[in-house]
Amino acid sequence: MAVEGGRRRERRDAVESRRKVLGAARRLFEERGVDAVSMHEIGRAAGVGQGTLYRRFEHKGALCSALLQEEIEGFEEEARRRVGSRGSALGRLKWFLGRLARFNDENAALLGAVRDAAGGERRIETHRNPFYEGLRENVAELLWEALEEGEIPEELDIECMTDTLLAALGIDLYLYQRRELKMSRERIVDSLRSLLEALRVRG
Amino acid sequence: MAVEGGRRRERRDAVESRRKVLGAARRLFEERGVDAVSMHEIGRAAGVGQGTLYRRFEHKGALCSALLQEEIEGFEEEARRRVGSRGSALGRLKWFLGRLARFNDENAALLGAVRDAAGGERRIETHRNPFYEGLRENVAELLWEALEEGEIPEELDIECMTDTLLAALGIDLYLYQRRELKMSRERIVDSLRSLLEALRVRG
DNA sequence: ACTGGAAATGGACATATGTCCATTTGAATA
DNA sequence: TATTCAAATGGACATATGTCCATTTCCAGT
Repeated sequence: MAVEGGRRRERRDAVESRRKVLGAARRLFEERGVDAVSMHEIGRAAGVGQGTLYRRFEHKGALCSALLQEEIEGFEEEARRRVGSRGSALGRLKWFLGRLARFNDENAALLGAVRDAAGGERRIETHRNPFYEGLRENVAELLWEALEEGEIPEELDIECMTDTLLAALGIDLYLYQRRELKMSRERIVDSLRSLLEALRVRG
Repeated sequence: MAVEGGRRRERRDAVESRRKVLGAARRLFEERGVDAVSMHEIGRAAGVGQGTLYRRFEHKGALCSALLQEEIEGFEEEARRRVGSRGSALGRLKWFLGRLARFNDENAALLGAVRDAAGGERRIETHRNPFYEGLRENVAELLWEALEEGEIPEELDIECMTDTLLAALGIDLYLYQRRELKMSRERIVDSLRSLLEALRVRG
């Protein structure tokens, strides 16, 4: 039988349920905002039972992640091209941070919902998921490159610094700065860029 | 009548309910962990109704904040003394970050619960609360001092950098680094200290 | 001491998430 | 085509949070 990744492919009815749920969720979220729509309501609108809904998507965060998937793939594709290009590693990192900030702005509602769903037992999922791990890999690689090329000092702890940079653009802080402190995206990104610039080892 | 802060003091029965709830919560949290205890259960153990419970504490996060209050006051008192002392501002900031990391370790369970409760409409409360605002004030003041004394470069955006440093010690990332990545507190703190050191303007 | 009325109270209720399980369905194999 | 059984399904159920409101209690002013 046709398989994928070593395990049986989804059955046709499962695929169909998934499609119906994603469609209903997209429409309801659009109409009334992510927070105002309940899982039961999504199930009802999609014409599937709760069992089906939760079998396809473990929880609301997982459903929102699935809705983000297309955007994420676009982001990752673009990042792969730019991050892998030539030129100063520090320069590429600066670009990456700007692009990530834009991603935040463009997907604030879903990112916020994904975050909200990651509490209690699921707290770890904020960081242990393919998207965060991808971000981490990109940033860490650029920092290592910058270090090898002598752009930044040897003493820095690259792994920790990677998480620090990403935390500075975490959706919670980002939305607080944007909406509560009324900071512009430019300002937030520039602050990180000047931080990196201030680290630069001068010949 | 005796007032405080311009509004009527809490009635005796209200004070008593608050005391009973906090006592019951402390005991239950101790016995079975914060996540495993429900609000209704706390009300029952405290011998008060749901109306009373929720009138005293808007939600579980607020209850946990109240339980943290004593620890927070100790932290803030110590911080006031050390932050206001003489010596290099950068040095005092390094101390502050280490102390905050210790605070995280010592209060991980309650801090985590406070965070979990801040979702959806309450997302903003993660940053708009007296504790975070206090941290922010301390770090920003130290950074401004460091800048005025020429320890760090003029180009840095102090307000943004304050949030970045605090995000690096936010409870989510902190617990991920400690528990998932198995980093020691020392390593996490040192990474931030060397970041600050790398910014230092050399004579 | 008495009293007016704001604050406090308890528990039913409304709403949300997420689980369970008896039944049905689909696709790989005979 | 017939058989088989893991996967999928729906909706009742269990459990959680948080609101509502009729009733009671406290206390400041008289």
